[in-house]
Amino acid sequence: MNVFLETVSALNDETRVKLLAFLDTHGPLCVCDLQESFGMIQSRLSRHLKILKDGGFLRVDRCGTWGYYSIRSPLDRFRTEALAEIRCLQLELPPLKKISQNEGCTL
Amino acid sequence: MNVFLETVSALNDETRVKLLAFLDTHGPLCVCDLQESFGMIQSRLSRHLKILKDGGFLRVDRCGTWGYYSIRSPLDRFRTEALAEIRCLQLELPPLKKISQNEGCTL
DNA sequence: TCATAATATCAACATATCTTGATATATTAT
DNA sequence: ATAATATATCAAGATATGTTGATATTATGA
Repeated sequence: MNVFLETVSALNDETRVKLLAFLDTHGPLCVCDLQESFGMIQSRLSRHLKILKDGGFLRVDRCGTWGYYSIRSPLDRFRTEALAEIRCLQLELPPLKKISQNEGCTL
Repeated sequence: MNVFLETVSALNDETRVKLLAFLDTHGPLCVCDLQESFGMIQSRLSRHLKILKDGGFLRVDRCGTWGYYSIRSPLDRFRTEALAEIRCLQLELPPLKKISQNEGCTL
């Protein structure tokens, strides 16, 4: 699949749009944190995060068994504009509930 | 469905991306022209054009039984950026083959 | 080494989207 | 009015995508 369609299809899901908005606000978070906040099972979140990463929106910083996902920077023009649109959406995001207790890593 | 997701899902199909690129270049065309150029059946093109119209990318100017589709102007920032991305794609577009012989309408 | 925790991946099912052929609607010409 | 043309819409099947529970992988600590 070409890059543009991969980018677009990464955006084409409500859960992924909400994940982008959430990570945009609450910075690097691991899957278990998102699991706690979104109340979704781990495999579901892991899959969506992979699609957002492959789509060029997210980066992952590994820290032992944890993987911290955050908005990739810099984004290109199209992805930046998409993120700007997402910021404007009235998304009903869950409250942040961090459970990861990682002293070793500073992200 | 919210506007952003409707916009994104309108872009999330190879045929529609090619239609946008084609109409961007070859200006107002009716379904039968596109049918001739793309070699696709009428109902398929009609459906995709409707999705692009509902997604805010296209306008239609009716002229008797003909409907002339063209890029809507002005587009907002996100749609403009999407179209810019599409212009950069190496799409294998068919050659233009106009069959509509409409003297009455000037578009 | 073994157990535990975090994450990734897989298979099966559910859901959504696309394609096609048939049909409906609308306009024009005879 | 009837026929022909352009387009839109629908139903059915094919394809793609999302969800879930189970399992695999990897890193850490006892």
